[in-house]
Amino acid sequence: MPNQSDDVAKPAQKPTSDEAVADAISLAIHEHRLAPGTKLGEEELSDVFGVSRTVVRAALQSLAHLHLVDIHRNRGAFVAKPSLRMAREVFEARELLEPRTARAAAEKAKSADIDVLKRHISDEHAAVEVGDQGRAVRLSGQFHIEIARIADQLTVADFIEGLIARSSLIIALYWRRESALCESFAHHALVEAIAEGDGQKAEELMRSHLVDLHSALDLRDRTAAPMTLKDALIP
Amino acid sequence: MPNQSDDVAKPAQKPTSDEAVADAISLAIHEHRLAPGTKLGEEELSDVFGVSRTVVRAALQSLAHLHLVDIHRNRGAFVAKPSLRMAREVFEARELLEPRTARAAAEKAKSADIDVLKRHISDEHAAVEVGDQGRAVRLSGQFHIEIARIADQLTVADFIEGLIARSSLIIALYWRRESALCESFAHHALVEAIAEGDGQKAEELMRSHLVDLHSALDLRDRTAAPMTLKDALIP
DNA sequence: TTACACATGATTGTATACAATGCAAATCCA
DNA sequence: TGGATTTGCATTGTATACAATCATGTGTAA
Repeated sequence: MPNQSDDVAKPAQKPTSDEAVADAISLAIHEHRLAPGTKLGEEELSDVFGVSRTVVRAALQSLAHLHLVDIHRNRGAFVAKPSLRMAREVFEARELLEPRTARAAAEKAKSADIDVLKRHISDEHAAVEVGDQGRAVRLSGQFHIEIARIADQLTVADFIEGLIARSSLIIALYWRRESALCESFAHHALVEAIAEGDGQKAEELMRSHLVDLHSALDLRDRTAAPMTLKDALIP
Repeated sequence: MPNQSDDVAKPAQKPTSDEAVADAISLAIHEHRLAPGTKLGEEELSDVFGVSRTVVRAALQSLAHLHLVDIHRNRGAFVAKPSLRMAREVFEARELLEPRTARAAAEKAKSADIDVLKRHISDEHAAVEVGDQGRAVRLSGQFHIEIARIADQLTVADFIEGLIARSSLIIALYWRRESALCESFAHHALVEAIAEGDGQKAEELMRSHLVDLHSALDLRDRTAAPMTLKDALIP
């Protein structure tokens, strides 16, 4: 099996070295092997990847544009640590953009697209079975990206891709384990609606799916109460 | 008057040199001094700005992320030339995002914000009077960015900022001179609605304003007809 | 004359060296 | 001992040198 799809289909085009580095770091962030706040030293990375600091810097700047890393002038790059506010905003933006995208996808999807989506779901399910949660989160995100791609609106798809990248970080920070509802079901229903070409239904399903996701995060504001050490430490 | 506003208020923070270069190029693009398709040679730019190619490259990559320049591997950077399709998509995205943003702005605006908006309008009007069309277009864009800032949703505001940057390019390419309706009026009405805190009205006004803008562009598909030189040249 | 191949020049991609900045530990003074 | 200051080190910011790649123009052969 020469071209089997372990991951999503490669766009066929050898990535430049800085893109390769950026992808590797991005993947590590998505799979939660790099925790938010981790320092990303240039020298260290250039040793790891066997390239010069020049290309590492390019990769880091690229990731900074996606809000996956924060670069502080003269202090270096760190894995981004989205604030509660940012977390909320990201999901609000997704709730604004993705339902309409799902509708468009339902109206434009070809049968080949449906197949791709179904394969995503089974991959996702497999990852959950194995217990590889990082991979599951990443595949779940790529499912959403795939829908945006099917909708065939590059501009909005770009936005969504960025939002999903950040969502992965947010999930790493704010996910509450109690509500471990397997979201494969929601994805499955979505694919059904898209396969039927039912735009209305796809839009609704996507909206409720995102609301579920949003509410599965612990985005309550915890910073207000403990203003002082005394308040925080003496009950 | 020490702190008079020729431009928008500076965010107070010395920009790094690559940001300075990026801003200068961006400004030139926004004011249509650099036409779409123009080659941006690294050596040439490093001479112009008196910096090394290193910082020029960083600036160009930054602009590429905003879709203001296209970078072709081993061939260099060029001022982006948005396709008809991209042009349509950008305005569709704006019509999706900005009306809701205008509503949020109306609900959150403080009196200081209103003042800023009004000053934007008068600056814009002044530029039109002088006949500095490039500056007028840029200020018009910054008016929209200011509204997004007032709405206080950084994530969406970022998207809008990028969309407006591209809009300027699109206007340079596809504006049809006949429909030179001065859009200051639309902006003025918007500020009124925002000042009154009338979110509903602001949303509607923004929507119709964007539709007007969109329809003032010549986004008809002209590529279909003249497939051959003969068809194009012999009437 | 046209088409193709090759050589040459110009431009970008990458690596490395040096300068500037920030952080932290050590020092000095009260 | 406490605090401010200085000094040293580690890291980032910038410049430059070299390698790789692409575009252009020339020459030769069909």
